Amino acid sequence: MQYWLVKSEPETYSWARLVKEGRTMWDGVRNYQARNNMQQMQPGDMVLFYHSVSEKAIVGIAKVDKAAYPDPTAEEQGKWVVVDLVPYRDFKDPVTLQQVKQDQRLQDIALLRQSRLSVMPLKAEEFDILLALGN
DNA sequence: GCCAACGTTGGC
DNA sequence: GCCAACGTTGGC
Repeated sequence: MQYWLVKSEPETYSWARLVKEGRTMWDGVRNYQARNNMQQMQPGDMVLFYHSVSEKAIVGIAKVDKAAYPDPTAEEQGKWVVVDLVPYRDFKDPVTLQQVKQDQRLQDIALLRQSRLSVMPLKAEEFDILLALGN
């Protein structure tokens, strides 16, 4: 089991919408590093859902439901991939970027180190810490 | 709205 | 292969 974090602007695709729809194909990723991360995802992996830009907080946990397959929305077929995500749990208390920055144990996570990466791995310890913060 | 960080493109 | 120009992301 691996742990991940994905980012989305809530105005583009929100956690609430994922909860409502019950499943989504995580498409549109056009960054090699993010794609490489998605290719490592396996069904059952936990995925923290971060709202960027307007909210800047982790708001819930999704699960990988289907491993990487070709992104049908890509112009260049076979170059990019999607995974299917399903909602798993809400964060009772969204964990803000501020909180992450202030936690000494979380200083190495990609969310801080590589602010533009939209799909990133998390260490199990980091996932546990964030889970505890989010209740 | 601005700008830093970063990725991509294209001329040389 | 280098690097300037440009585009995008995302925090502030």
